[in-house]
Amino acid sequence: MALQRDEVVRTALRLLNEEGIEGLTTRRLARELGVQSPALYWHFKSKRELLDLMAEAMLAEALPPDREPEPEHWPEWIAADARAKRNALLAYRDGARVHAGTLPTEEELPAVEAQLSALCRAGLRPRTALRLLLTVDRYIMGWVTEEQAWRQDAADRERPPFPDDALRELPLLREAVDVLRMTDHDADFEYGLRVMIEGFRAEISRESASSASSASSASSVPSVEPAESGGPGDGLGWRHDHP
Amino acid sequence: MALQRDEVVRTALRLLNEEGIEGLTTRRLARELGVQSPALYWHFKSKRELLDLMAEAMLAEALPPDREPEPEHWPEWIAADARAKRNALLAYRDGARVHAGTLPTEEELPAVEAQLSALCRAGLRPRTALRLLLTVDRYIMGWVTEEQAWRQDAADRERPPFPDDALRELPLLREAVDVLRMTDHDADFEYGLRVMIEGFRAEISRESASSASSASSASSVPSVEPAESGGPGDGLGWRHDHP
DNA sequence: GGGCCGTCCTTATCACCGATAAGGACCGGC
DNA sequence: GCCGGTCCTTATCGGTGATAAGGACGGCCC
Repeated sequence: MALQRDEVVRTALRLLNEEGIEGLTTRRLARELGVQSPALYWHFKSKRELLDLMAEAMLAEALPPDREPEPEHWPEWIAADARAKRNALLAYRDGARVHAGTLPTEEELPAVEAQLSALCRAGLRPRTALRLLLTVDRYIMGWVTEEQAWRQDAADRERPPFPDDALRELPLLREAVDVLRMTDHDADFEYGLRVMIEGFRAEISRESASSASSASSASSVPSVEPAESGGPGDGLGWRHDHP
Repeated sequence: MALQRDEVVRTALRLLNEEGIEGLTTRRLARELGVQSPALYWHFKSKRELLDLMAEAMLAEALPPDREPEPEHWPEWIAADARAKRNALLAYRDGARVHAGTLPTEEELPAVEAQLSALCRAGLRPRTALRLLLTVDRYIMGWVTEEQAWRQDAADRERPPFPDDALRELPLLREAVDVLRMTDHDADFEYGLRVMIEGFRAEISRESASSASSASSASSVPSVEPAESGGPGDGLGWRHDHP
């Protein structure tokens, strides 16, 4: 029986977990499949394409199937999806790096549309809804990327990331690093997620409130251009850009 | 005159901007310096070490020098630092990927300590303060990583990321993608940043309000089980961690 | 039956990568 | 005048993603 694309992807994912992304080479993968490495190029036009399919498979197996997101419960499903995505990425070694830079598949687009639609029915403009999704998604990506990087080199190097004597004069940081060392990352991730969603909740009520009165300046902060070179002492410098 | 570590790092950063991280090879860099590639290994024990120094230099040249963060203005300097870091990473092609996985230098630690200290004086427990910094930082990393990845393959492939006919039935997404295509990413980044900080503002007032009545039980956030398979309809699943 | 075409894989090879070994040139100090 | 450290060269290693060219095998059509 000939090799199946699907089988290759599954084997690649297993190999990813065993060897990490550095060990996932075309030769190694081919060996695992009992085949010579150029055979892979009959099934995939490049390694990048294989990685894309791996990323897609990673998310597909952990993300819940299509359900209709209910506008009134958006904080719940935003949070649930965020956890599911983080878990999906964590389920494979270097999962975040494999997924990074991937474009959403066409099959994933309707789900995004449904989410946008629900958020709009909850009172956001489409652009704001997209920003919400983007913000949460990039938080997840950044989080898991660092989490996995940290986990990795905590595994292969035995030396602690910071020698104790470097922290002698820095008590808060010492406590913080202790947290980093032994905290359960789940709780830390949850914390940031919760805070973000609470921020959005406030934002939504403000946006839907202001949409009635329409006069733009809901800004509680003076409008300043984003700091070009980050001059210290700038004001917060953002404006609320709804019309 | 012999090669200087500093000169190598500067040249590497220039080369990074011209060629991207894929084109930054030891041979190419050596050629740029008028030298044979093994000469670099006299100055750096590995390419990883060079990348670490590049990451450090990237941030050093754009981050404001040490200033004392004032507790009462934490939203301002958190936002300013976030913008500065994003700008620093954006200033070099693939800057986020170069920086990813880097541990903070010992010289950077006192600045972090000062930030933690200010946040604590603003009413947070050390662990919460660290979580705030982590949340913002990982948002930045995720954001810039995606931003640069998107920018990159928008450059080398001419085909639009989503063909128009794929979006025919998805009006909100179409509008959203239009946003992605032509929005100024600054404003989108700012939006998420602002929402996060507003969330933290609420969190701080809640935490400091509760700290009066609480006997500092260091009550860590009750570890919420992340949704295993993301069962739809789960509650948010978090509780506010003040008693 | 014989030729042909598409499928799926092999062998051989390319250009390049990070890294190491071994040694040569230069220079100041003893 | 030689020695040791500094900084670099040449040669080479084992590995990478990728391509070219062709062989084996099956089904299909004349």
